[in-house]
Amino acid sequence: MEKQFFEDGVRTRLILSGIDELCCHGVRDFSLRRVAISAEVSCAAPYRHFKDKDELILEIIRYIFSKWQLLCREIEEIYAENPERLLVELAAANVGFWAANGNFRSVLMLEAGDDAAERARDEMRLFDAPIISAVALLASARGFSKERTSELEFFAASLIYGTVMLVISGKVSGTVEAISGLRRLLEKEINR
Amino acid sequence: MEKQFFEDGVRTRLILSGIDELCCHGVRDFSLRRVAISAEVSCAAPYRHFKDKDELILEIIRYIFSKWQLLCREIEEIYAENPERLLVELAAANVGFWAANGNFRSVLMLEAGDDAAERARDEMRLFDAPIISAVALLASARGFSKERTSELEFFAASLIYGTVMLVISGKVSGTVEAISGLRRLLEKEINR
DNA sequence: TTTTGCAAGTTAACGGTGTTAACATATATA
DNA sequence: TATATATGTTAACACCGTTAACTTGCAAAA
Repeated sequence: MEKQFFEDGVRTRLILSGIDELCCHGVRDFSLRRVAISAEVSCAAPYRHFKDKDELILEIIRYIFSKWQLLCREIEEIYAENPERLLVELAAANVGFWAANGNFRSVLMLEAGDDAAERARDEMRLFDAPIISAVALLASARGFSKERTSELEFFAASLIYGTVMLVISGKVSGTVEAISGLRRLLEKEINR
Repeated sequence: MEKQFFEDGVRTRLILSGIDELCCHGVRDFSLRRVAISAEVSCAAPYRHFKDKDELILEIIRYIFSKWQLLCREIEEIYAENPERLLVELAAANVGFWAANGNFRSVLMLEAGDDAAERARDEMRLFDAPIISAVALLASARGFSKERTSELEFFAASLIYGTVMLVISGKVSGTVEAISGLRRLLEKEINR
């Protein structure tokens, strides 16, 4: 029997119900009481496991980010010996990941001033880590200059983040087209 | 005497206090009662002017976007006869605008599912309109192909949006550096 | 001028929310 | 066996969005 990511308990049920709540009502209308009820527990019970509402949200963010990191690591393994494709596929997968799951989108939308976002700063910082390391790999394989490397870093991070946001906020209708557009631009920039 | 953007009245005071509230507490902890008190009016008074809380937020969004459009139009006038610089300066100004005013940032952070965001869809759609029209100007001046044009469109929109988000969420420390990086990338892409 | 109607303010109340205090209970440890 | 801690409960608090019912002042109609 494999070890589960989650042990079975109230804490787990709260997090899972919290993800549902995030999916259905978004961050702004996230109700801790509803989560408690949905987890079949009293309204005060969450406070035995989390300091406050924002800490539950933070835990959800951590969970989502761990899933995202798993995806990134998978891709890193698959394209380990092909840095160009690694970067491109990483970019495509990122857009796909955040665009696909509606319940995950809220995470990226937290405000900078938000308490939960503030406490999740460390997790958030990891957001572009896979991209940056992929760029580093590619740069050393191709012998890019330091300047060219940092330029590509900014290019990739900004373009990927921007595409994610464009897709999430509905400003670009087709996710598939956006991803293929991103692919093309990235490949062109790598091989210029 | 010039006509003011705002006439003097309770409605105006509510919007202005609302902007403060947005600045201090963000969208998630936006309290209509606090806004009413801050505008020196009873807690039910806002309902004489706005259907509900989200409609006040929507009005604030409209106000902020109108300021943003004013900025864009200024730049469009200044660089009317130089499409390349128009696009570049538009991009730089956009990043600067959203990065500078902390109280405006919340607007971009509204979730797609948010009621206020849903109602503000029309305003939001204008977000990349100046960029797209600048690209169109540049494309006709340079005789770009339709494909090249739409590629540049996506490139510019995504890169600008991404940079804004990177700066806002604090993933890039220096706004100035981000803007100059954006400038360089954009110029390079235009003249490739 | 008087009357009438409406716009825009008020207070008071409703149900829902985050959070805490006080209490209960089971389980692990001494 | 006694006790301490972890984890659940209920009840209460203050705050929030929203609405209903009431007041009031002003502008138009009579």
